[in-house]
Amino acid sequence: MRAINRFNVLDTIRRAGSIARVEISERTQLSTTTVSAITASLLDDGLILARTEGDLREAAARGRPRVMLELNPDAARVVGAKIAANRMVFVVANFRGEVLSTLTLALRVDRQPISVITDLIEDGVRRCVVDADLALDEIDSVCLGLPGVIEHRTGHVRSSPIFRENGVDFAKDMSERLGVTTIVESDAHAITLAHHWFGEARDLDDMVLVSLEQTLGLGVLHGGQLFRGAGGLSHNLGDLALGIGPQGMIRLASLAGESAILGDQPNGGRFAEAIRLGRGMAHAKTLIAAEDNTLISAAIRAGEACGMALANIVTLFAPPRVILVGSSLALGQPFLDSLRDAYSLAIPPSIKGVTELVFDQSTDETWAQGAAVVALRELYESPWGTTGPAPAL
Amino acid sequence: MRAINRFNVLDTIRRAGSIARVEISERTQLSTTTVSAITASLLDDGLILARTEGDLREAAARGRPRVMLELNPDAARVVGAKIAANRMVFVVANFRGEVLSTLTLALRVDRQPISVITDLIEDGVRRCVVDADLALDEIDSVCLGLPGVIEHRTGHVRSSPIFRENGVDFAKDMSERLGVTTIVESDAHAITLAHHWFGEARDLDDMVLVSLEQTLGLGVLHGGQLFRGAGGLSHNLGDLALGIGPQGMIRLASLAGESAILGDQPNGGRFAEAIRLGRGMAHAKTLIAAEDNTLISAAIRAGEACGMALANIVTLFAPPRVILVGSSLALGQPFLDSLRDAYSLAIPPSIKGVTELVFDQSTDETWAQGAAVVALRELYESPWGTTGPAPAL
DNA sequence: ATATTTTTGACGGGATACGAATTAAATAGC
DNA sequence: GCTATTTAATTCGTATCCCGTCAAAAATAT
Repeated sequence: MRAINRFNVLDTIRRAGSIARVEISERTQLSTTTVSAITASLLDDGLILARTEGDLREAAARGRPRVMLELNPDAARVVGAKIAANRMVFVVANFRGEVLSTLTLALRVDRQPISVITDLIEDGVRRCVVDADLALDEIDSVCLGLPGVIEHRTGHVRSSPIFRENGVDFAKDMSERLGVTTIVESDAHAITLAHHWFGEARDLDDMVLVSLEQTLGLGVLHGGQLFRGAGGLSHNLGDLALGIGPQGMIRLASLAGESAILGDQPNGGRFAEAIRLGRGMAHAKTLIAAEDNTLISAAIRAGEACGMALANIVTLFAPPRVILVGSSLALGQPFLDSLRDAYSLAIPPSIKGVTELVFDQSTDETWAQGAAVVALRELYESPWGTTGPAPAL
Repeated sequence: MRAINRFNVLDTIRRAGSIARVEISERTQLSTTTVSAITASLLDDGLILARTEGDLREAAARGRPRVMLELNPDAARVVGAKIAANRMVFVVANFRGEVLSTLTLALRVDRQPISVITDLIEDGVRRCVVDADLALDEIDSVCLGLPGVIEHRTGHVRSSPIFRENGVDFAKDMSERLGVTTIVESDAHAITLAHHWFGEARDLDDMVLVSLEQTLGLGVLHGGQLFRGAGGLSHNLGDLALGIGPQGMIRLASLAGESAILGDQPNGGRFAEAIRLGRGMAHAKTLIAAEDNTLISAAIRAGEACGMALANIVTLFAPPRVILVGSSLALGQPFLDSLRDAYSLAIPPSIKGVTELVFDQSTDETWAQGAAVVALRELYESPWGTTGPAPAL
């Protein structure tokens, strides 16, 4: 009970950035008395800070000035990471989710043995923490966002393009290696929360995000919570079946996945090199601008498939907004136009106008920040210090 | 707080059917004291009854015998209805959800003006209530389950094969006509709750149900609650886009909807007559048994489309169980086999084994009972009498 | 008839939330 | 410069709710 209200108050403060107690009371529907008690306890635990200046009401403010409350940035620190097949991005974030340091490692990790990958991740985490002038034992938790089908609750990776193996108990492995609580989450879920906290969905508690990267991911926010399948599974849109072709099931990934669009490039070529470095899509865009017909038609095919899948997702979830993110957006007009066209063709008339499409080209850092948000959200909900008064010393 | 616990206790009693206070305490994790207080208040409000006999422990039960508690069937009465294009089924149910009377009206209502339809529904409700030896003012609420895209929260029918018009404010219309609170819900959601309360999902709080009728509906149960799209929208699977054909978008309904399977039958023929009376699928089954090739291939096509759509839904929701219901199941082997084959082909390997398929041929009465459950659930959650001690008289 | 076992009910303690009143800190007006 | 006014935050008292402990009730076993 108190825990719920505590979380609500804390989250209200986070959303507002800086807010007075009165306004918290208005927004949470809690009495000012209760808000006072809870904020006192939060101040006591060092999770929030009071600032006397900064009362932003109309300049002519009579009465006792408000004391603005805000998250104490130093209350906790987390590491978030986006692990992709050809790059890893790490961030250290403070309690507010602000990025303290960033580290990008541009290297291919897929098809490596798992021990190599965990080595690289451990290294990246440690280096990023050092870059932030911190030690690892000052980090409260780590969250790794990776593509594929992730069981967040158990920390199992059921399948991921990163690993050769299936069913890796990844959270446990990394927790032991780092000596820090490590959470595993789908990269799509991470970027979904990043948008909820900082991006295009700050104003919404219900929305859907589709990520178009090497794999195609989905994040569904429902009542401010990530909608996880029963068992905490993440979704993998790339596995969606589109129809039966000559070589069996045609899945979305085989039309709209990164590798499907970019195609098999001759080894050693400039394009292949760009792909290896994670700049494949940007390179593809310049090729498309130069009217590379193979690429253009691949982009159009991918856009059509995505647009239709998107319409189906909207049919199922009917969110007020869908955010599209991911490297494939960099393909530019041919892809986006065909996606939009296919979407408006495929969207059923009965829910036309319900959903707004937003395209967002976030940087990899934002994804990693999203992973940090996943870690922070768990911290927010966990019991801090004592609920009641501090024990006498 | 108390409201939550009250609801939990009431729901525990409902699930158990008949249960002693001690066991409620075990299941809800509430202390026996609290359970006693809550059950006393529930008894006071007449929502539950105590029964001295019926202690079902081991025969040699020493000690004070348990007093079994159960829902008071007469605490409330609701009407549930399934409104389909060619039939209406009404039930009156008591507080336990047990059916007191049933009424089936076999008549085509689609394409009728809305006032005719509302007239017929009003008539059906009234007759069914009379059949249960009740008067309309003894009914606490009414829930109408209909196909299409329904906004439960507002009571708007965005689109339905029943109505010519879109955007009908149906709940308000019917509430005014009947003088009883009337709720509108998707028929698929209704049958989903029916299975949760009485059917194949009694043991589960997470599951997905797919209804294959004139339209194709979806019900997602998540944490014991219906998952409604943002805005309380229901889902319409028939609108799912499968691909682009010569005449525009091919939707699931055009392959697997009832009319798509049964085809255009010559007017006045026996088959057309059977369809009109809501026996189309049963008739089709006998024709299939007689090796009617047109129908068999239609059934196979429909099964394939459904199987693939089903796999996609499982990919998105990953429920432990999927229940398939609806008239199309009556088509028999050709349909079911092709559905199962397409499903296992389309289900991604990474989540194979997560989901169990269950086929269930419920009667129309069950659907109407599900609508009654929707109404009852809202009653359960509404405040009954006083929370605290009864005011002195 | 008595002891035993099991369930139910009653009383006090601790925690929480809210309303009313109080204190605090600033501005507006004279 | 002093007082009145206004708004914010806190304190205090009250009601609610939950739990733990203990006693009463209701059956069976001896």
